[in-house]
Amino acid sequence: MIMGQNKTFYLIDGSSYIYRAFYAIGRLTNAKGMPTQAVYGFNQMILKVLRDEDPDYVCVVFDAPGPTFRSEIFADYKANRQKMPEDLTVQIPYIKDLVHYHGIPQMELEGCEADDLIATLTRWSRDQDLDVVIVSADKDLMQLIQDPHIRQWDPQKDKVFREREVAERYGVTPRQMKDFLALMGDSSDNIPGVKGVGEKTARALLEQWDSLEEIYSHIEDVTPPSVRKKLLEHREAAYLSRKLVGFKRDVVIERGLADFARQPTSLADLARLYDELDFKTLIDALRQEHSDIGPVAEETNKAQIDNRLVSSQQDFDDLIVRLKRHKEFSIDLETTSQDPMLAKIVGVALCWEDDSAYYVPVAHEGPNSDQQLSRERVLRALEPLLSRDSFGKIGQNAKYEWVVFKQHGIDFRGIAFDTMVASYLLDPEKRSHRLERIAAEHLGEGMLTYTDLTGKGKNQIGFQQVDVTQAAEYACGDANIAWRLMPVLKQKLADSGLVTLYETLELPLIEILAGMEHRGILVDSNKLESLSIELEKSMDQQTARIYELAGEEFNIQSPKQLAQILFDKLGLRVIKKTKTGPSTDVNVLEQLALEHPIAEHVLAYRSLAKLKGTYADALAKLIHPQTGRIHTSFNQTVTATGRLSSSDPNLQNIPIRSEEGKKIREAFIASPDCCLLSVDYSQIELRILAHYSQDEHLVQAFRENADVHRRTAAEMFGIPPLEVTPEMRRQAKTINFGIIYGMGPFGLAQRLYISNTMAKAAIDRYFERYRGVKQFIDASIETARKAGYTETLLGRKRAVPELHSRNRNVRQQGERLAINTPIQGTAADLIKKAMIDVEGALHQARLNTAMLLQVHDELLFEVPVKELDDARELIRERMEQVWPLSVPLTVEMGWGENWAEAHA
DNA sequence: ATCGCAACGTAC
DNA sequence: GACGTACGTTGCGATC
Repeated sequence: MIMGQNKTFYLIDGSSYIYRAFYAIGRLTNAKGMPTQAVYGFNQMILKVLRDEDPDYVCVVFDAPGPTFRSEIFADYKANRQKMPEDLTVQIPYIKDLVHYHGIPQMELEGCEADDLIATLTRWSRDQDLDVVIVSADKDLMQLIQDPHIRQWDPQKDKVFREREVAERYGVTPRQMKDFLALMGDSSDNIPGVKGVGEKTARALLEQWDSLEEIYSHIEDVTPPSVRKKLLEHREAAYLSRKLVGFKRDVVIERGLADFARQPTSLADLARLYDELDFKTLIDALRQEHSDIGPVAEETNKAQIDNRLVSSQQDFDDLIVRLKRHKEFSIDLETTSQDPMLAKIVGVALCWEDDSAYYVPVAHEGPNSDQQLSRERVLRALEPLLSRDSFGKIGQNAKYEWVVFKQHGIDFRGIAFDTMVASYLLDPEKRSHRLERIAAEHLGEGMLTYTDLTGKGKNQIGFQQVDVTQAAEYACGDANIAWRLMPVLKQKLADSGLVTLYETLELPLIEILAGMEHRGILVDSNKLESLSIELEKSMDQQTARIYELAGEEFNIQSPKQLAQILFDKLGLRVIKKTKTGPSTDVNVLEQLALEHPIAEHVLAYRSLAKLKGTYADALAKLIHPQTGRIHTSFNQTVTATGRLSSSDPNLQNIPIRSEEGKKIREAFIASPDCCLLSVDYSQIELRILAHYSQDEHLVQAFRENADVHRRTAAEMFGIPPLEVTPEMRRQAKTINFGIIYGMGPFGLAQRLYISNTMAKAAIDRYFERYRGVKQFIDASIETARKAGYTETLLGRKRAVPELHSRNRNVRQQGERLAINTPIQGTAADLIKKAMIDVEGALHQARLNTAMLLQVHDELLFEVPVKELDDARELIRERMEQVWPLSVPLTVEMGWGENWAEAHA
């Protein structure tokens, strides 16, 4: 195969596809009655090229209007071609826009047809050693396929023509194609050809003689005589025809290769065009692929607002006076770091009206930074407004501002609206809730982005280096957008019935999370360090043994190299495959361990490496230099179900199950005179399932505070609970969790190492004993299917479009989401409310107990030892009474010097 | 050097 | 293809 070594240039025959699309598809119009089928068909072709081929270089080529050399040498060229129908003409500008929005260069040149440009560009590309794909269904172009680096492809029929395929289809070589066409003529272009000679005769002639010249120089040998006669009669027409079907190849290409590189798709523009033409399925598809396309905006232009730079004391005093007259304003801080614990304030943007915003630079160092007020002075003047609830603050991710202000000694109170959180509640599955995206979706406006100002990669500069004037424009834009988004988002929250959830749960939670992040958790860095050294030693031992067993050294951490050793060199069985090769995951290695000792050493190595790399070493790096504590980030706008997530570092996945892993937990310690108190909800998801399903057995089990897994085992095996063995209980536990996740027979079989048949029987048996659960599952799916979304106890919503998919797998995925989301999401709702209630009660009781972490069903507190009893009582009360369910909610508590002890 | 993806593994 | 929700590390190939 010769193709594929070089970069490839895709030359798309635009003109021919315009016609094909127009005539191939029946009449299609948008709501306003404008014909759209050519645009639609053209778009399908483009999508196919982009998706299937992902071209390096690409150009769509169109005929230029007006005469060409062909009409000069033959007045009747295309004379019988009708003028382009009006219905098609109106679609042309849309097609050209479409091509542009797809990021594809386009070209047309006066006096040239598309074919001439394609011929020229083909030669031009070959001169630069590019492979060429001519995207066309036109046989005229096949004369260009004269070397193995050129092929023609029709994306609609997905047919590729190389030399061989041309010969197969037409019985002539590409080189002969021109003569072939000249003999045949073409009535659609009014190319005369040799009258009376059609495809068959032409092929027969060219099979015998190589070219037109050859034919005529052997004209006396041509048989039958009738053909000879026709050839002689129309000799001139034949040669003229050949000129007409040939191409101009000397068009001057005034571009460089870079001009033909594919550009990024302009998603917003494309969506707008689809919208205008009512290509609804295309918009949906676009959304599926790029979740950050909002509804289509009328205009994506930036709003013009009056940005006012506040650099004098007088202007600033004036600003404060005016600000005080308003009871709500939006605020956006510009700082030196994305990490609020390290960030220093560089400037403050404020906005309280639609058409203007203010920027107060306080610590710029770059261009135009000669006139600015001091940070200290500005913050002290703003403090009374910032710390008072009566001034409502609007922000995008106000938690960030809270922590930054706290680091600057200011209590930031009265968060009245957070655009990021609002956007999240409206659609929790959006990939991004950045302000740019929210603005595009809900205001239809574009914005300056952070990286527009600071750049990225190694050339990135700190915000303090940004030109003050530019910074003002950017920061004012942010503050203004947040301000103007508030009423829009408020309305949408109201329309979706999300106001209570927003105001009573998510908004109050912001300050609590901010407090937890700012407080951090104390970590024993010495402990982490000695653990790391210990782990390293153990890893070295395993490494040596693994190399010995493998007979060579390799990178154990590379699944690819490991697979090569295990399966190629040692010849072990391939048990499971990944997309890229044989799998080497835990399940596989555990099975292989029965056959070869290397597997258990790899397993040991893996778990040691995980502990060292992901925990011991990584956590040590994130200890804050001043506080000696780890300040995770609790993300409120990430998960599809309403849970929080934690990052930098993720403190929600600290090991607990293995003995080795627990050592990591031992490094999380209490402050002096305090202990860590861990409080976790017992079986909260199963209790929620009991509450929702009202299943007789499940409800009863929880009301009697029984061991629910034991009960399930007893029900399943039809024996008294006391006779349940640990193995039976384990299996029942797996089923209980499986139900919550919507697990099928296959999944259960995998987990329990039993047959599919057995698993199926087990599930059937479960549903037989737990009728209410079965009904709940069916009803959940049905409700979600009808409503289009599923909902939690406190009214959190998640769309489940999968339930309407024609694809069975996707639909089943939707069914699992419809089961799991209300359960997982309700648990998330409840613990969030518990956090708010507990925080309020601790404050009320004047206790100094501080909430440090949330791990989905667990809250971790730092408690002064002398208030431990009070705190325990208060916390238990608030958590267990968080919401009245039809089964009791109970918590389990533990405390100690470190997190491992607290959990015991 | 930087980015993005795959594979893997930790938690609830 | 088959069990829900996350985040982070390493390797590795592509890209700049």
